[in-house]
Amino acid sequence: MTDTPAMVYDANQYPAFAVAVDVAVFTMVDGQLNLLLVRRAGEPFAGAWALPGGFKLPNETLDQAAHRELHEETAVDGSALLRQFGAYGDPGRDPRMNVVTVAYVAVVRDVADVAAGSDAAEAALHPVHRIVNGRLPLAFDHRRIVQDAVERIGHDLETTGLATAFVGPTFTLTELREVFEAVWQVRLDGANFRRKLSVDGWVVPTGRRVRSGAEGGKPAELFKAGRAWKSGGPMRRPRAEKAERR
Amino acid sequence: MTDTPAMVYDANQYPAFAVAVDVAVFTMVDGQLNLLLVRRAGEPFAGAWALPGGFKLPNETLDQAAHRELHEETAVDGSALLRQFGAYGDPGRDPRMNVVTVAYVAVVRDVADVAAGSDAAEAALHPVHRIVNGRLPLAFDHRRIVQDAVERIGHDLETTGLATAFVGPTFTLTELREVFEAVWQVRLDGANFRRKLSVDGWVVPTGRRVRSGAEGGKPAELFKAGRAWKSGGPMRRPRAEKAERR
DNA sequence: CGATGTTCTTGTCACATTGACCTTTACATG
DNA sequence: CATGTAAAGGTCAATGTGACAAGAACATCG
Repeated sequence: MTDTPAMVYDANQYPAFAVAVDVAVFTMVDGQLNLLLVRRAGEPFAGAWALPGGFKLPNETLDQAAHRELHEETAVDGSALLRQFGAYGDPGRDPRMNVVTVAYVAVVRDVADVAAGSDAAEAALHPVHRIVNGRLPLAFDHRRIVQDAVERIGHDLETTGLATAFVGPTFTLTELREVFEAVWQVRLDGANFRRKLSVDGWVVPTGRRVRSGAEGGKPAELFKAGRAWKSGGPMRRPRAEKAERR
Repeated sequence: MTDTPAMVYDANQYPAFAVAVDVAVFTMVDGQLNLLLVRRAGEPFAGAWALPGGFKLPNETLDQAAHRELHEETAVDGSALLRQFGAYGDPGRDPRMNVVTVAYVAVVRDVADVAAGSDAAEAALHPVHRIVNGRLPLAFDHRRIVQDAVERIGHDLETTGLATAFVGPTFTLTELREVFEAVWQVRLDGANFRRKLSVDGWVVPTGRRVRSGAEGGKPAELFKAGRAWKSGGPMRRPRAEKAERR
């Protein structure tokens, strides 16, 4: 059942699959991790929420397919940081045919970017925890894909500068800290977080301050990302701690 | 170009691909990181070295396909730790047809396991550095896949108990340290390595000692892996250091 | 306006971790 | 028995970490 010389040139001997790409787009909505979903127009799973995605074309790379599908269905800018994190090909995962899908993760900073879709019937943000715990059912095996995607961004927070993709070009330290807290499901000491970030060029102050919120408090300083994010993240994930909900 | 309701049930509308799995099997050969390769029997790239792998069947999962192909071509035990790390689908990467391959990484402890192949014409271990620097050319885009695989195991050394897969059920601390040094291309202080591993249940002494080698020296203590490896690795990769060859 | 609450910001201190280095132990070889 | 080698154990300064206290700068309410 594996390749032998005799059958090498006969493409029909190999089982045919459709290859798709799916993209998990994350963003922060007031301290909570949210995911961009589209409502499926046709069968199967018509009307169900699903990850934006579609089929790969023969003359494009997987990365290009992910960018294209993301733009077509959600109008998210193609320059978004897209990273591949897994392939899914269980038999029967698509009732129509054999489909192997390659999953990507993306992080966007602004909700306005993702509002308008073009191809999909509807696109909206949903809190990730509702998907993970099954409250919001997804089409196909997309719930498992989302679980893996969350683990992936949690990991990239440690090893890449992914955290800065969640916040805008200028941000407060609390804003940035909430990214780590939301994704890792931990509480971080604000003072220690500041101390660590204020050395080695993680953040550089802009001099400006944000106006204080409706709840009062000292206005937070505005920073922009330094060069240190190019080669990893500032924080190690606290592994020993038990996941605590907020 | 994306799925619309009208074409949902017509499978022929979607471009057909062959889906393959390739496995990068690593092992340590006297302090050096080695990779298991098979020599291709048929065209294209007949006679060239390549990663063991083959085409996925419709009724098996990707993981099952990886296990099956690995066993068929190299007789490596199916219980080997197989982890998916990437999908490759650039147009033209296979001259015959559109092939998307899902790549796996595996780590085995003993060279004896990988010696005999059944399906492939020939299987042999090769030093990884010869592949990475291009001295040993590989078929298809397998060199790039190997590069990604090396990065992956280097990463898993930090976050998983992968290091214990390189060594046997019982090992010396030097043996284990050489795994980190070979994969990360760094030098680690033996004394500090021992200090870190000897707490928190990373290694538990067996009481036995290995006979000293031909070069003399104090006989090393034999350890077995503790429970701590279940949730990560003991060492952080020294990122600041420049990669130094040995 | 002043009291109160909230958030951001700075500071302190004990403790753990780290990297570098040195010394001792236990073998092999000539 | 002298010498070489590798493992094992110990020391010390520097750095990083977690926990916590205190001050600064706002908002709102009475």
